[in-house]
Amino acid sequence: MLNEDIKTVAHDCGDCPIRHRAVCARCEADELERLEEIKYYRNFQAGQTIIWSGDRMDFVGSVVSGIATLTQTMEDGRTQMVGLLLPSDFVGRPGRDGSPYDVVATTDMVMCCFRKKPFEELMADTPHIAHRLLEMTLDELDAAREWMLVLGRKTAREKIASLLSIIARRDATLNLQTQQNSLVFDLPLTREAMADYLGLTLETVSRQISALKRDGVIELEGKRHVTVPDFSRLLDEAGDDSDGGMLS
Amino acid sequence: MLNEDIKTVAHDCGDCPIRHRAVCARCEADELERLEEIKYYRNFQAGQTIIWSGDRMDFVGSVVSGIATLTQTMEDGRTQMVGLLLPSDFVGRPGRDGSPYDVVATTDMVMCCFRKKPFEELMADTPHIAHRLLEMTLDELDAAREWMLVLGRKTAREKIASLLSIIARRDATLNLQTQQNSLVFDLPLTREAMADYLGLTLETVSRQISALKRDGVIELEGKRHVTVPDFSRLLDEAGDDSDGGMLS
DNA sequence: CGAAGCGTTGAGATAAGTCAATTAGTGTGG
DNA sequence: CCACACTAATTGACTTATCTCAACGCTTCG
Repeated sequence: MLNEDIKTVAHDCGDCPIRHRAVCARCEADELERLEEIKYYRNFQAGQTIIWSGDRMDFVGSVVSGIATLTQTMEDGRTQMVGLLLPSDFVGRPGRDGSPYDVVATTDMVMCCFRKKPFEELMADTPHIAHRLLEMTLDELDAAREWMLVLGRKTAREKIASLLSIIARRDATLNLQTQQNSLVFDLPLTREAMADYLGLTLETVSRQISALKRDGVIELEGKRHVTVPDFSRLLDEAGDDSDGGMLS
Repeated sequence: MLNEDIKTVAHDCGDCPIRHRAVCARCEADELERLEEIKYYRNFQAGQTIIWSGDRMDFVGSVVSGIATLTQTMEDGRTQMVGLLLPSDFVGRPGRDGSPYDVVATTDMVMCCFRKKPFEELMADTPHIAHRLLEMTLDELDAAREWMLVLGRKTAREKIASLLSIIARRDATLNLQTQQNSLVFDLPLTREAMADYLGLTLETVSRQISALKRDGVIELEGKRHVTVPDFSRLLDEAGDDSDGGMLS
């Protein structure tokens, strides 16, 4: 335990691809050691539900790779996606037993999990974790509020453009493959999932994507592969001001 | 209407009406002392803008009395309310210069402000403040996400019912005046502000309120004074499951 | 009184939803 | 290898909830 205790599948925090962005980003070496003691990895398959709304959770954790969604569902089946979890995002809420949302893997995923109780104790001891978690939570709150504007006030076309620009922006920061001005990425969501994110029907999503394609705002290859020839044009369609600082 | 005219002479934290709910709720006596050194009170009039979106903020603080709204506005004027600030709620974001939202007082307000720089230093020292702020931020995030469901998936009638039940619930916890099963409160928002909260037009808000009144879900005296004869009926109209635990 | 702010109500327009048919891609098994 | 089933996505025709535009009523206030 003192030495390099290499677990079967376990990665070393030093090599972790999300080391600098996740909840552990600010940890010192000794704090990382304590985290390593309570961490374990879990794999999920695309489509698998990670946490059911209302269920007791005995862990919290970080998304290492893959994508998950947070959704809320009404009794009659209407569902609203309330968050998209990308690599480095945090799952779970210290200090509360259950999740108010379903958490579902939309792609194959790897999560770095921490047993909840020890994690909470660790949080009380080490300000770096709590501080980073506060920072991340404030960011998520801002994102949620920005999404409220999308849901409450934007047209279907603007909603689609907003979603595409968010995905494009994320992909650009993760994969760093901007060629000139044009962006290329794969949609990680089905039309139905997009509809649930945007508060639309899947038919409307499909129609608006076709319209954006027809108008040359995007190019489609197959159903999922998207090229954005002019990102500022897309932002324009989203109703956001100028380029949002991304091309700077 | 008010029996006690709250003149905000309460400059001592010990007497503070929000002492047990605000960001300072968990503070020990010595921490409170340090807070008192950097705090000051500010009054705002109904309608006054407290912070403009994008402006530099040199303070953070707590709502002591009154109500404020957080709103986002698009270039063409469409606006979406993204939060409602009630007594004990926290304003501002440590670690960031500007607010992404307009913060506007909808009633006369008193705020307990802290100079931002010293507050941030204090936060680094005293885990109780940071911990409480994390807790409050997580609550706000949950509330924002619940609101995303309202904005994305509920009908106009359900939206109105949702808003009324939130206001009713808040009023019940603040004023503790539940008479049997029926709740009475005043709407703190104009029809237009409600529309901005709900992603509707003010005409639709007006029509749906009239409809709920016609159907006996609510009773109206004047434009603002609301009686809810049967709270579970209201929750039913909101599309939420049963009583949400409030009458327990 | 007249103006201004807030709210209600009506009539018609429209964006998005619903229902339904069709296509395309993918995997399965005889 | 071809039918078959199955899912994701597209597209069309029609319906509808909500918006838009407009008129009007009620208070408040100078």
